[in-house]
Amino acid sequence: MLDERKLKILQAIIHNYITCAEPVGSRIISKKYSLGVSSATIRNEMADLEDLGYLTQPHTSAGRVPSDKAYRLYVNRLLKNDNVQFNSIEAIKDFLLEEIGEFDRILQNSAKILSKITNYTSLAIAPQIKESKIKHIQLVPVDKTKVLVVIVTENGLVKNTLLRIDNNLSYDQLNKISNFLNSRIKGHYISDLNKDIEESLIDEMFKFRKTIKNIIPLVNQSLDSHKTDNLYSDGVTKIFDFPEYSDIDKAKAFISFIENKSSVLDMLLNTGHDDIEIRIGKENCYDEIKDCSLITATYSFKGKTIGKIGVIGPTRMEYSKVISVVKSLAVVLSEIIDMDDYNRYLGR
Amino acid sequence: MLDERKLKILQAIIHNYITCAEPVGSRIISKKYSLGVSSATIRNEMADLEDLGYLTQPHTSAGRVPSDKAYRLYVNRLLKNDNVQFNSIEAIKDFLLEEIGEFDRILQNSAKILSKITNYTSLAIAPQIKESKIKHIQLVPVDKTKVLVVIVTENGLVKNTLLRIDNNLSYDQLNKISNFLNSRIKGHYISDLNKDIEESLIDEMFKFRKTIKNIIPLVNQSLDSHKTDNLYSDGVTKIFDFPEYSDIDKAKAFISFIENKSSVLDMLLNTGHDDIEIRIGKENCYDEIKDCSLITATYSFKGKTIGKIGVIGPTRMEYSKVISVVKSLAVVLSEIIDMDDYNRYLGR
DNA sequence: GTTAGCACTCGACATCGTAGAGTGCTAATA
DNA sequence: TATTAGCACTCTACGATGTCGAGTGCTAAC
Repeated sequence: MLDERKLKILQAIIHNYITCAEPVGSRIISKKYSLGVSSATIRNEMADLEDLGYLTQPHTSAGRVPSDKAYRLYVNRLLKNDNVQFNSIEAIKDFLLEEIGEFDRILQNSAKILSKITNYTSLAIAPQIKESKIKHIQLVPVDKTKVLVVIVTENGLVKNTLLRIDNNLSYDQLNKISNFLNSRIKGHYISDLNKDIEESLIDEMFKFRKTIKNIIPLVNQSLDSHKTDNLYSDGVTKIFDFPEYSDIDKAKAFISFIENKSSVLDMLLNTGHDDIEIRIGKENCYDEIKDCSLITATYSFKGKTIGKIGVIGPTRMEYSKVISVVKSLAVVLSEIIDMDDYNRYLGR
Repeated sequence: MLDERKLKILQAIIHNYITCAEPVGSRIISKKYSLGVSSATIRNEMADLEDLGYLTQPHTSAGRVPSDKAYRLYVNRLLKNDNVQFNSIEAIKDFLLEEIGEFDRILQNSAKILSKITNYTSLAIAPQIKESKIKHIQLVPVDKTKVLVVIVTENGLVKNTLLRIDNNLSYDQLNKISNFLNSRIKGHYISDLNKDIEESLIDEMFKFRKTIKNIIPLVNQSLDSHKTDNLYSDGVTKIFDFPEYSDIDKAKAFISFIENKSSVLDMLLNTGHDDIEIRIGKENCYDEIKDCSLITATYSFKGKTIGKIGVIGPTRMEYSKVISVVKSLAVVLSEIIDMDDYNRYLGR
């Protein structure tokens, strides 16, 4: 459908537009990219490319700008070659491992780095506790009516939620309950739990049955209502660096969108579970970012997808670089989360 | 130094400029505010006010704009009258109490509300753990080399930090250590702790002495390095609503400043410990916000200042409203944090 | 001391003309 | 037949010019 030459010209136009952010004319292409044809020929080809929907013209006497369709073609070709590999990734891995902290903090640092390297806004979703197997659960007394539930998962997440309980329980009593819960819950998902517990309640923990029965649903509920805590972003102000956002209203719309965590979360969760996923311009469901591209990659624990990182910026994006960085960083995150504790400690 | 009439005119100019954001001319004042004198007289007075440094002129044939000095005068008079009281504050208190959660979450909600009511960017600092008395400390096993330290303070803070420890301790052992630490630490500040512990180590907990000795400094260090976690802000994009920030570079500078948590934290901690503190324009030490005003109020636990909330916006700010809201909200936060648990539970 | 009146200043805005970039078409060329 | 040089045409960006109006400062009269 597109012959070799058209493809080359299109690629040149995209390349030029990505770097210069200005409509590209036939003269520029014939001068900067030695394609062996004159500007007139390129002009003709460009007219064809416009007819085919790959280029648009802001106005009659301006150069041409790649359309979403053009970027899509460009990206698909990039992905097919698949020689993406970000070089300094090992250094980043080491850097991430330096910080002692819960996985969420590592993720937060990842977002920071991602934005710093790419110069776009970065996003990251932390793993959902509910989709992780529990390693340890601990009740900590807070006051007469409140208990702090601390949950540690196998993949290194730490989360605490405050719950109201009716009866005033002592530290020792809470410890007993913690012990009991631990014996049942270790290695299971929170959601798997209810029936299992019911059965064993009668023997051992009868006097705490009311409390114990309440805890799991309350924890679930609390985790649900704080979902947006699982989203990190960094480098929102990078958007100001792009001429397409020198319009204050556009900048505002973008930043407001990113600030609205619940819609961003929605958006990210609605992308597929492929290794890498690219949404170009109108492929995004949200109007506010219909001239942005979103590049996401998933990271996983023991082969199971548990979270995502991504980059969002203008459709005129350095796809090649961003794809390689996002992909590599996701791999590194998977590696880190998969490391057994001892190796993680030694940073290898 | 300023006679009654000059004061009235100045007040009128400030009022008009705050609402309209446009340089104020003598005609407007004589028309909109019935001061009983003609525009010519006002003109003369305005020239005097300019000489005195209360007004500036963007250019010869424009109206006049209040200077920082004018706002300072205006605010001082406001504060003297001191009839500030925000009406719907009880409703807000109830709303805040609805959320079951750590104090940090209440604070986060406060920032949200503050920005919503005032239409400016809001800020809030959470209490420092180090300045709060410990109520409970709990070690939770994470993996072979890591322990999670959960700290609950008397004023309802919850914080956890992950530490590396050398030896692999069992759940029971950690519980023993937790018990021991609790017996020493309850009601004390973390920093008060080291010597006290040293002494009693020899008898009871000798075999864990190495671990225990390490924990407190590590906790301290970890708390220090995550100071910016104590800062919340909301409504950064509100800045776009003000014509003085229709210049994209100014908007960028502002948002970047707010995003840079450590300097914002510095700035807030550098304000005094008065009930309410107002920094107008160049009174702010940071260049980036030299045409912003910052209004902060402190909240306290049992009479001791433990945190701050505040609002930042253009110097042309609705001082009267903001002062009353910030002040009232700070009072409410103090009330909430001072409530004993039972009452907090009942929401009164 | 106050005010009406008027000349003056300066930015905002619209109009106009020009320069330059880029196009599409045509006719000549290989 | 595909390519290219040439040229007329289009449209924006930009600077120059002119006008309008808001606002001032000064002066003279009240």
